[in-house]
Amino acid sequence: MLQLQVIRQNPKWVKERVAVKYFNDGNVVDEILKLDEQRKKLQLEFDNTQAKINSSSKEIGQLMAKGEKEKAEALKQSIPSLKMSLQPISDQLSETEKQLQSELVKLPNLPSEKVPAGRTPQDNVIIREGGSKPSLPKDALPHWELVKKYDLINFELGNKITGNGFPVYKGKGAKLQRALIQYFLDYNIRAGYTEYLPPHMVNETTAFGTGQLPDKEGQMYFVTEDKFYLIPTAEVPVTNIYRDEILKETDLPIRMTAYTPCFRREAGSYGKDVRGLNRVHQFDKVEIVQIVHPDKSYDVHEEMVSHVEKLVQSLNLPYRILNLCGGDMSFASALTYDFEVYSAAQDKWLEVSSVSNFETFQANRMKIRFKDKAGKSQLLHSLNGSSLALPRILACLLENNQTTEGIILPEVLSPYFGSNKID
RNA sequence: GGAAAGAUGCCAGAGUGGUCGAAUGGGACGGUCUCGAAAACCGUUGUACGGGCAACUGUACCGAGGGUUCGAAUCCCUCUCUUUCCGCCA
Repeated sequence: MLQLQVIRQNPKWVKERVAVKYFNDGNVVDEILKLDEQRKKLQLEFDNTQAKINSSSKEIGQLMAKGEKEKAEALKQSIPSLKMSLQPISDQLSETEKQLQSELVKLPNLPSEKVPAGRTPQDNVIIREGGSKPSLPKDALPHWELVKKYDLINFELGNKITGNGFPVYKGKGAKLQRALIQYFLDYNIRAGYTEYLPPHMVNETTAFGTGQLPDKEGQMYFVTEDKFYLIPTAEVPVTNIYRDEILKETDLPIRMTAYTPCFRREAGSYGKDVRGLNRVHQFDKVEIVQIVHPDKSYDVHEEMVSHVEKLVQSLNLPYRILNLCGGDMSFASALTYDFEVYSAAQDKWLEVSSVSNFETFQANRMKIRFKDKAGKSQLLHSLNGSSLALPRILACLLENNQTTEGIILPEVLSPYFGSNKID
């Protein structure tokens, strides 16, 4: 949610910036300004009338205390007419506030100046590439064949137990999953992140805080009986840890990491891109979240990108980093860099991490603030990134490292997996 | 699932109709003292939205929403959540 103040100060600029995200409903901005004016006017009226009632009430109290009953009674007579005039103002005021709020949540975050123009994934800009693509033998298999060959994942069993998109990991497949999670967490902790293990279901307020609600209900699983949402990412519960907090500048930066399963309905996405591990409804991910001083967030974004990059490098996977164009960014983000790794047997780039700066967009919803040197409270900036999402990493590890002797895993995993080979 | 109690400021906790935005204690911050620290003492310690060049000032907020009243943290109704006990259970 954008700050009203920002919209007020420069509505023209706001319209220009949201247009970069192909949000072209300029009426929303005008509507917000109109409702804001209306609200201020109504509030002034309300405050003034209420002030009169309050001071009269106080006076009545004092008169009663002195025993001047008649004067008090006379004063009472003046109240009903004031209350009568107050009622419609108060109704209009709350109605206007409601409308204003519902318009405000429609506006996406403003993309930063670093965001490239463009509408589709083809317009994303490659920041840099690393690693080298392996040359695989002619009979190289895609990961969905490899997991069968080595009995690592059973997709059909998942269908039986739950449904499509809920893979069952087995034996070395399960252990590798566990090894990756542990390796990623340790790597993040070593860099100064504090580990959390948050709930996997959240309430409505929490889902609103990070921007999943309103409008994105359809993408989350919902437990109707208790009104809980299954988390689509650890970002949701973890960022909300600091909801409604006013931090001290010395508390900053806040750095958190968490492993959680992620649940996504992925309604409407079918076809060839969903094969195997490319797109599933439940997957594991290790997330990093930072809450930082507004002056620092872009440096921190760079730092997080480089943190993730080194992690990907340590797995010897060919990767590239994309600066997402306006049309491909998420609603809440101001700047997003995606990491893709190259899946050799599929000859395809797969997204494995997304590192975003939300500036004050989430903080404004969650009221995450700090006291600045002047003693004023200011919104903080929030950022998050995957470090890393597992399924596609696994797909690439299997495909890119297949040999006639089995799958040779990167050395860094040996301490966690207990071996460097799957055969 | 059954029963009971409760929800007040950063925390603990008082307050059951009138200068209550809220006692008191703790914490935090600033100061005095000290070579420095501790202790002691003094002081400061809300959030949001308005009005005003400013000093300052208005309104709302004691879990949420409604109601009674000239006036509500305090009374009434509804909801949500928390704690404890019982039941069930990894």
